[in-house]
Amino acid sequence: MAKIETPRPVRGTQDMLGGTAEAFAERFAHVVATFDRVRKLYGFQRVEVPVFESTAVFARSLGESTDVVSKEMYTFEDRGGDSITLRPEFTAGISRAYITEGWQQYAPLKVATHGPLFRYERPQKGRFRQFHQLDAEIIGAAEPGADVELLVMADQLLKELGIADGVTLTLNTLGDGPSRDAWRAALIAHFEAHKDQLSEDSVERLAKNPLRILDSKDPRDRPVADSAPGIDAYLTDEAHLFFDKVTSGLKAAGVDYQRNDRLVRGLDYYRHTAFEFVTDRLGAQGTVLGGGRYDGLIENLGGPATPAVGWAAGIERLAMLVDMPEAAKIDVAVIPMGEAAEAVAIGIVANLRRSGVVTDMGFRGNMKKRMQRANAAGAKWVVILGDDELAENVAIVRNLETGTQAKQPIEHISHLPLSLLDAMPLGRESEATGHVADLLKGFGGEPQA
RNA sequence: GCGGUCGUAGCUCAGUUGGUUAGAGCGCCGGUUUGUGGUACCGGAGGUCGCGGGUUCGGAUCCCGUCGAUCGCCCCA
Repeated sequence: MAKIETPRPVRGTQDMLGGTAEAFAERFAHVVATFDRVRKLYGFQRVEVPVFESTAVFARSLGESTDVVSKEMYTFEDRGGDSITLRPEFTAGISRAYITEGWQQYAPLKVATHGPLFRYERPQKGRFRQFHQLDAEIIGAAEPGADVELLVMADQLLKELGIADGVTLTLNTLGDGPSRDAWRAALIAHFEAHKDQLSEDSVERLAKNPLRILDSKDPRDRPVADSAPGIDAYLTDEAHLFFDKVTSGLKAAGVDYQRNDRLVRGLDYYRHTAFEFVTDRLGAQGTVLGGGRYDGLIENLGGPATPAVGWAAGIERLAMLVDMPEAAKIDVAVIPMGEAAEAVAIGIVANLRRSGVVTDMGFRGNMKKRMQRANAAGAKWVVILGDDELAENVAIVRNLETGTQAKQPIEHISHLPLSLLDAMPLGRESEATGHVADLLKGFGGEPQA
């Protein structure tokens, strides 16, 4: 018979197993849990939006010429002939929902979400085809206070994850529409004048996305990029005032930042505040969290003119930076010897779990094997019962840390803390049982919380 | 789409200028201990050397192709 070939995982996807030495799954979950806690502190509502949308949602909002739209989207025709795209980012879908679901009635709306996103890219360190982001948006607030609140929340998130030390907030403004247009024209003039000194890539950028030359990594571009005009001279009074309020808000909140007037955003819809939290610990992928204001986007999608600001953070990238969380341990392993004991053990295990004790029982193995597994799982106690114990209606409660053990009535297990049961003196069952019975009265016979 | 590096046991890797039967650690199974873990000792199972072709008396090793992984470019979280 021909050997069955196992389908390989799709490039750029990953499988994460919890409870292992690497335990990326745990770190991933830790990032998500921390985000969920922090966003509640700031009053951001959880929002769910579809993983796929009509292609137009992304094509219109991101800009047809951006790389994401032109070559990185997972787009397919469904059975009804509609063009569908797996979401490459959150903002477009949330904006669409804001319009189509009538969420305008809740404006200003503070929402947060997280989940998988898809981009057809070459995978590398911190970059995947299915990747995951945290996302926070404030829709319907034109005030710089919204920008500040999002930035302060991002800062707190990174601090609570314990990675703020290696990560810095870099901040810029892209100005309002008129500022941005004037700056853009000045940049094009500058780069046109020095076109012969630019790298091939940047010559191409000049035609497609001239702002991008500013943060080019190519050393040949740096002199021209560094001497290019900053936006400050082109800011309108309004745009200037807006940025001042953002920076002074950050100072008031005690959030450190670095002004980087070479920082631009890749997607077309950004205005005013643009920011990235960057690190040098992730190879070529320095940005761990990025975002900005996108006042024109919802209008571009056919909605009312609506100011909005938001950010997204790569969960994998954050997870790679956080320290390994403490491995989850079990409280007690139950070890039955023989079929009669196993039947009773199933009941003990169920009772222990119902009373909130983390309990496990192996599916097979002799006692030695089961003891080894209990130990490897980090169990603090082991409950052993076989035919001898069954005959006496007791089980052995052994403390793996101290190596002491005592027989205890089965009905006491899960109704008294194991820490009390294992403290009973050895070899004096009757006395111990009496003592336990007294304790049981004190507990009113209630299961352990 | 382009470039660098790497594919050997379940995992992490060693394998000399090409030369007998491809090794180690961890993990797994069993034993020392017929019902007691962590430490230790003993034994065992497990490999189309990614795949295909070529050079050679002989290829894990050299060459070509291919697939995959990884890092970087582009772009982006």
